[in-house]
Amino acid sequence: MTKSDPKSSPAVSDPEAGFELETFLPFLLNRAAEVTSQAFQPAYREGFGLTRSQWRVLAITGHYGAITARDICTIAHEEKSKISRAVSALTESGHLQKALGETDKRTEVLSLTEKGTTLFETLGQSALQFDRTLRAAFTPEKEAQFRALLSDLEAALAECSNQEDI
Amino acid sequence: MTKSDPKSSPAVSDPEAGFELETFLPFLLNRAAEVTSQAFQPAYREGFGLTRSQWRVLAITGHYGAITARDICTIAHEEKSKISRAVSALTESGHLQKALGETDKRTEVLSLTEKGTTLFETLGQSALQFDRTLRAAFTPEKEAQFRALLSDLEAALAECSNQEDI
DNA sequence: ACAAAACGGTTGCACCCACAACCATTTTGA
DNA sequence: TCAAAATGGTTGTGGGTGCAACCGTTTTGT
Repeated sequence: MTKSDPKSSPAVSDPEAGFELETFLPFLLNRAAEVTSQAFQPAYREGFGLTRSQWRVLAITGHYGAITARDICTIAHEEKSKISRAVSALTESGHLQKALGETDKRTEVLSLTEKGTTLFETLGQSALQFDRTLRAAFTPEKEAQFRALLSDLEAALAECSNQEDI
Repeated sequence: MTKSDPKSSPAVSDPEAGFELETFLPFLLNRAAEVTSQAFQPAYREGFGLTRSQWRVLAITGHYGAITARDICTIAHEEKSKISRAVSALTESGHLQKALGETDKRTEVLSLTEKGTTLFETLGQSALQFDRTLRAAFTPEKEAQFRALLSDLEAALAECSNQEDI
């Protein structure tokens, strides 16, 4: 099948020499995120027809309870238009309901409908199953370590962008 | 269901209880990838007008030398149509050139033009700079550890999808 | 008090993307 | 040998996405 196996990177050359793609974090993270998400995608897509964004909004709302669209944005680090449309779709399909904010009439407090709660629980089970399978192949220790480092990385990034700003 | 301060995750509840978004790897990876990529995006976008896909193709071609579109796909874990269009755009803009494969006339071997090489070197410098800044805030040890774990994770994922297949 | 700025959310638009259908070439296997 | 299957790559199409402009509401500064 494979002819020359491009997956073997050029022997991790010294980092001071030049740009090394296979150690470049944005590249590595994108690839890992893509592969991981693709692996779970069938769960919410096939049979439920959800978008990745919609699944994320569903998961966040299911997890945090009544929440506003803006807070979803900050939690997921996503564009507000993206979230807005996902919310619209989920409302349209009867999984989500909006309620006008009481103190602030600009906001709309989101919550799952009964249908949405059911779907969230179903997909939550799938997610747990996925997590279990992955952990079995990845080792619990490594996974914990990895999550800690991910958290550190985001902190470091936040620090970076706060320093040099824009 | 706490509704206040959504950024503080619910204290890492026991993993057996139910679906826990803030420990769900696809979610965490997507967020980290998004934040990291966004941070580097200005480098290739502003002033050079490259897409993220185009930048990736440029980087891979610059890194691996003469390479075929299919190999770029397997390296980056991307759709072939996405790569195809990025290649077209880069060829159009004079950064990339195609050469008909000699042994296999279906393939087209890609390589950087002089212009492409220059751009690759420029952006490679930016990438190095970015990496350096990030490493300063992230700690070299953590970064190395993190990369090792990322690699392990991809291996675990490959194993998973090979086992249960589809 | 009130105009200006800031903010939550929506939408128009151009663009990017995934998916599938497709073409040309190569490989397979009977 | 040659028809069927597989492969590298392109493209049409419907739909998702980012950006900026926008609306209505709230906050700020004077």
